[in-house]
Amino acid sequence: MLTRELAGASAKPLILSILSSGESYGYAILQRIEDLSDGVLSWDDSTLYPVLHRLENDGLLESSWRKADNGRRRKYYLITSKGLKALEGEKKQWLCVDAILAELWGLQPRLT
Amino acid sequence: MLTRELAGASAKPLILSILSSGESYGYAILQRIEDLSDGVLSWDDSTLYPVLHRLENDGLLESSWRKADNGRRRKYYLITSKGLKALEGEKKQWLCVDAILAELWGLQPRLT
DNA sequence: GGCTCTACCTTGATCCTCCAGGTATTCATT
DNA sequence: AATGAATACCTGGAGGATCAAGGTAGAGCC
Repeated sequence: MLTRELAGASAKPLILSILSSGESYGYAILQRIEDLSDGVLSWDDSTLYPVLHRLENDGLLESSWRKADNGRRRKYYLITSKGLKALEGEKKQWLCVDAILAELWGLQPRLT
Repeated sequence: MLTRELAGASAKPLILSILSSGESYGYAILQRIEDLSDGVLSWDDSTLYPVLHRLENDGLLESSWRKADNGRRRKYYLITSKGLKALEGEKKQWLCVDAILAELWGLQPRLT
């Protein structure tokens, strides 16, 4: 598992990134993250939900309860334009820090 | 400036990385980080010192007061073998998260 | 003396993660 | 029809973290 700090830093960009390619809901986001990381990142759901609530409260996401084909109630989250802008900011910051660490570690810089 | 979360996540790997190439002291570490990031990351010293204390407390660093040529007292920090191991772990975790974000963002994977 | 730079530290407010609980529905198995 | 697993959401409280705002102190310059 990740350290508490890295989990905190990656939560927002990860969630916003996932939602930037289409709406989704809590449980599916958890699984998506688990898949993407081959099981390395496995968040507790009690970690995810408060983050979703906070992002919605900050106007970066919008939610709506809907009923899925399987009959279950789900709370779907959609990224807002404010959320897209925030994602750009998060991305910029991440790449900035990443570039510094990469230099310290002697890794090649990313080609953009 | 960085978000609180990203600052937190990058603090440990940044400090350990800087100290892995030789001992240093608080004030110089602050300047090194400022230099490396071209001023983008500018930590408050009240952020750095508690981190140094924590890392020392965890056995990742060792410190010693010494007098510099300019006559000032400085607290020099040296990374321990436990600290070097911790750095490896931090690095691994960072690269893992970075790889996931890079994929989501359509960036090229790092060549290692 | 007064100012700036160097150099370190602590306290308190505030925020965040995460463990440990809880609720509820669907579906498959016994 | 009862049990269990998977799906799907939520909250409270403990513990940890940053960070602003304060403090101490010596060196060098005018």
